[in-house]
Amino acid sequence: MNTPLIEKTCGVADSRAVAAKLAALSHPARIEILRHLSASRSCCCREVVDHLDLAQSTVSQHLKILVDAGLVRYEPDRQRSRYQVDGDALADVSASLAALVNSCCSGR
Amino acid sequence: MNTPLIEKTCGVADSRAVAAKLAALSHPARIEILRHLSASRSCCCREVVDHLDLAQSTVSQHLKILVDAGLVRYEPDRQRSRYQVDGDALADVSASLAALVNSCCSGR
DNA sequence: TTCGTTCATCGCCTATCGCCGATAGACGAT
DNA sequence: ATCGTCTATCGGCGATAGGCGATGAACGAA
Repeated sequence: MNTPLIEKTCGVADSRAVAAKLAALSHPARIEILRHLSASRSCCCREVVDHLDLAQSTVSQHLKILVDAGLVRYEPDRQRSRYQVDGDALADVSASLAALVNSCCSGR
Repeated sequence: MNTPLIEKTCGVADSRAVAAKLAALSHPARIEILRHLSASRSCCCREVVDHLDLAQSTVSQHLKILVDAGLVRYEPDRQRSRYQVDGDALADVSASLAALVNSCCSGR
């Protein structure tokens, strides 16, 4: 909820990292998935499929992208799969963007 | 700097809009461009080219993407072009992401 | 065992991205 | 008028994204 440490470095590597996280968020379906995951507790792939009107394989790939980006946690549970939003990671991304925006607007 | 109105709708159209803005930000070169634009006052295309080690046409396209997304203002000035960060629009994106993250973490 | 369900992965296809060089328009300077 | 500079845009290229159906593994139920 708060920017823990205001980074002044702003290197190119930083840009890459931030861009990668934002890329994972830059698709309507993935944002919808995040919303659904946070709203419901069950979080299995099938449920997201029913909610989203996309093929199961497509949803699975979107989920994988979110997991690879570190924004969603994955845990296999019997034949089901359990996906859960990583609130801390999500907050980090938001904080990174806020820091970028802040540094862009400070000298204005 | 503050979320003007906390939106509770969270519709799919909303997801599209947010995703589009984030997509414009999800490239290292464009983030670097934003940083450079905010750091310097001049903001002509050539300067960004010198700073970024990319072809002029490529930089021009990145700038166009940022302008189309509404994150950078464009104003032709003689034979130069003037690009300037739209701080308010950038703040809006940051606020939108923060709202999304907040809604995802509230029920936890 | 056999069937049904759930899921991740593979292969394929199309559309878009990201990059570049080339080009043409606009404009200041000579 | 001519030259040099700065831009935006076009066309082409390879790589990636995003979609789908099919498939096989895993597992519970009958």
